[in-house]
Amino acid sequence: MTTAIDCFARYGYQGTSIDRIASAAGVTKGALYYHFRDKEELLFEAVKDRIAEFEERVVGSVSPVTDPPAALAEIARVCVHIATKNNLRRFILTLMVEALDTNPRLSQAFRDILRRFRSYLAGIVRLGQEQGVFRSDVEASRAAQLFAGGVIGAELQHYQDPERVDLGVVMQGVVDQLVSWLTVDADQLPHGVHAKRGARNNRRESR
Amino acid sequence: MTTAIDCFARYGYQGTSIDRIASAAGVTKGALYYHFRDKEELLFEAVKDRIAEFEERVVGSVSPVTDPPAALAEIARVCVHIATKNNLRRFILTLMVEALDTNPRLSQAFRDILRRFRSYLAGIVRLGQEQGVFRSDVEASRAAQLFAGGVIGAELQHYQDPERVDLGVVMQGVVDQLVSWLTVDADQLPHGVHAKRGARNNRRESR
DNA sequence: GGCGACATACTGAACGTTTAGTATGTTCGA
DNA sequence: TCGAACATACTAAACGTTCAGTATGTCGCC
Repeated sequence: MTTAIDCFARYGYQGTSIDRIASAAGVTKGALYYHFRDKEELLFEAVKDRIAEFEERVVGSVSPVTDPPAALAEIARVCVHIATKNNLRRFILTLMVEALDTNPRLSQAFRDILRRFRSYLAGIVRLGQEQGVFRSDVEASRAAQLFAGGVIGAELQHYQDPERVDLGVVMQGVVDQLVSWLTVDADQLPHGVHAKRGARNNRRESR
Repeated sequence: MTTAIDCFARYGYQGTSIDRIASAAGVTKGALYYHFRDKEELLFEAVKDRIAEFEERVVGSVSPVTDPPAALAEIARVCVHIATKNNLRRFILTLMVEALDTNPRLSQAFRDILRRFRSYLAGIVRLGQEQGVFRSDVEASRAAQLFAGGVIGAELQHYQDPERVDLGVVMQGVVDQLVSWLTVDADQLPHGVHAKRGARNNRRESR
């Protein structure tokens, strides 16, 4: 199964034949069919395995959360680690994109995992807001979407262009940027942001 | 060719058979081979077309740049538009991810386009720094990576979960966050960011 | 105008290869 | 001996590509 995970991560589901997995694992197709009903069952088992690992790694790494900025930084570090030291993130991203219009059931599984991830992140943001560390005029779910998106975008750019995109540095930037944004009060935005400032003030007053 | 673009955007290259394109276009496979040498030539023509369109749309939309924050906001708006009104962004993202380990030549094409995009973004950030609108202690290329990553992450989350992820709102957040980060001076970060503040001060002094 | 020669844009069938899956055979340990 | 865990040989369908043939358009010559 480890071999299947590696092949799916690199070539995707459609691009990975049973023969490829079998020969990479040094067994025959028949042996694979002994263990798995069909190709799709192999895929789903692999996905289940990787999703469980991801959630254990991410959620497990910062529980309980007491310091929200440090927690976000730690999650970013874990993501950098799993993106560079093994293929867990690559697996998830590759198959998530592939599944969008080709496999509704798989797409739903990935939707769920990302929803849980964002929900977990939103919890951290909310804790920061309760502690007064983060400002309260931002919806926690929006901040979570930004963070999750930043993580995904950083990883994809790194996979695509490892020479130019240092994942650790970009991911640190993702955290810095979000934490900075969540800790800046609208009153303290520097002068020179003309239209921006006006828009922000309007938002405050409507609350 | 329009049909091929649509199929590639949704199902990827491997997941799109010549038969599928042919029947979707209402012609035979032979007719496709009359026009294109092979499946891969069709792919490359499609990619060339979409890349040209993307660059025209994005770069063309905010030239010349005089107001960097507004330019970034406009680029985000253009990305939202093309991501929701046609399949251009979907095409690029789907094939970019698929090409990572399956097609080195195509992967290079996508690396190039993303490098150009980031380079363009970095130019806007640098202009903002020269104008004194953006702070100068951030490398423009890093800011560009963050913005590009934010855009990609927002789009992917939206494609995956359109119910929960409003692309316009998240993309606006991407811009707000980056502009806010680029316009906050380290001295003006609010109190209460203990470890963070220390780290930032050290960085200033080493300069 | 008509016709032959040629070009263009297809068609349906055929080709060779690859795919996921299946049927049957083999080996080894309990 | 039996059954788990394979291996081998095979199948039907799908894949990308090619082929011979067809329909239509264009051009130049008589």
